[in-house]
Amino acid sequence: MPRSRSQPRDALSKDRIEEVALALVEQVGLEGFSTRKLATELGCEAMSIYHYYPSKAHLLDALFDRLIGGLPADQLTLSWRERLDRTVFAYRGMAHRNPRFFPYIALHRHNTAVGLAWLERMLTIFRDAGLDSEQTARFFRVIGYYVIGALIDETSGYAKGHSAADPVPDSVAADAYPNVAAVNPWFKPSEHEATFRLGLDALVDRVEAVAAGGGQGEGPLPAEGLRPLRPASLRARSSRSSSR
Amino acid sequence: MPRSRSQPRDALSKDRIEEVALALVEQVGLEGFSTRKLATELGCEAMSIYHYYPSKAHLLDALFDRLIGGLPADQLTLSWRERLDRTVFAYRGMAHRNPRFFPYIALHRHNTAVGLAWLERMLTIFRDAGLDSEQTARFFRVIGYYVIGALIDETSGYAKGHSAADPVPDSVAADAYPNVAAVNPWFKPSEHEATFRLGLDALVDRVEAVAAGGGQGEGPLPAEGLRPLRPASLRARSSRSSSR
DNA sequence: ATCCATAGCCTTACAACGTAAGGCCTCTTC
DNA sequence: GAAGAGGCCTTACGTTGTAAGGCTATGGAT
Repeated sequence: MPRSRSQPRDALSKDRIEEVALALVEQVGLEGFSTRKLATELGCEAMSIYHYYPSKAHLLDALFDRLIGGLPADQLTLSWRERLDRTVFAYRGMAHRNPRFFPYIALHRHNTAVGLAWLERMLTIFRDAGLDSEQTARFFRVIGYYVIGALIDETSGYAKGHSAADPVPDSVAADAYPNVAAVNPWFKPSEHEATFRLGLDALVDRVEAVAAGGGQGEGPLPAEGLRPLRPASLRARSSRSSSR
Repeated sequence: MPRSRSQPRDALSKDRIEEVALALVEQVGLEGFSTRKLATELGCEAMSIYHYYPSKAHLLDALFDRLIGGLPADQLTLSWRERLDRTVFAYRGMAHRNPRFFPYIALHRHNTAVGLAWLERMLTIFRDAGLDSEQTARFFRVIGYYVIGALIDETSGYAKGHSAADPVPDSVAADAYPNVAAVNPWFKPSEHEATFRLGLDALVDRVEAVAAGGGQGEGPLPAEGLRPLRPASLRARSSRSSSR
């Protein structure tokens, strides 16, 4: 019997550590996740984990790679719009399956090999839609922004629910803020997907309009030559600032 | 001389604590921000801060309230589109002035009185655009998602720059991921505002189209009756999932 | 003038954190 | 059998949020 010191657990491995780590994050949240708790869960000591990862940050990056790398492959035979749709919803599914880990994905720059491969794949879809480099860059960013922002909200129900300070009681809220009260039914999780699609469609429609001829999706839009990408409002305005 | 114990600093107050705290967060980041460092900066001991706030979380919420509460008032005489534009850009300016604190704003539910007042104000703009409750709810969410996602990215340059794990060297990245390399010039901070506007305009144009008659901003769009809000794609599809 | 409550700030202490330094087995390879 | 490496652990340090309680100066009540 080579190992009978503590629990009769399996031997350590990157695979097992990462699987258990992801599960633990979902139990205790990102804040509550520590190497010591992970060690307890694994049936080993905290420092044993450092044999496999040089630091906690490296472990978290490995979790990122594992989740992103686990997404299904691009279906190159489909239309770009269908490919984009599937890729976005696969990403969304991953976020929903790991709601408490998702903020880590959303907040950190991931210039790992896996992260770059994922980025490359997304960009290819926009290229295949007929966008040039600038359009690809901007619309990838725009849609990425939207998806990240949406998923942060959709997954935050599982995470830290409320501010630690005194939340305003619901009864007071309803009276003092009528629009908030009126709008509340559409903020429920059951409405998340419909709302998500609404915004995504608006953005992807714009991509389609731009790809179809540089138009903006406004007006009649049947091919009217190559208008510049940026709407007038973009050229006219400069950054606004204000407040404290 | 009532106070000459340590530094000849001013007396403590919520106002001073919060001002110094915001500055410190920008120096050391959210992770590095601790009550002890704040105390040193204030010229007092860590526990003195707890006389003004019951916990660190309460202090952070106060910082949120201070920043949101400091945004300029809505200009009710302007068009809804101009009001929305100014509000969004005022928010963006605040985020850029507090880049390292912004993730806290983006990630937490803020049901404080200030947070709800802000929400109420945003919703009013959508109502004034002519949207009903459902449309207001959904488009507020959609635009909020986009703005939060965009600002997380725009401000993250100042925050934790890279993954702790081995980042792929730029030279390798350029060869292995051609689209990433081609697109890189448009990812620079100098392009942030143009990209931000591109997506925002796409979404607000959709709001305008919907407000003008339930259309989708596609096609000719002159008032063609009240079509249902949701595009066909929304009704036909169910949540997709996949991967590991 | 005295008393006492309160406000304001500090001291001490504890449990939990990431992780550096190094030790102790057990297995592989010669 | 020797040597080395792989795999896991022990101990320890500095940092964190904050509970518990002490000290002092102020201000109102008596």
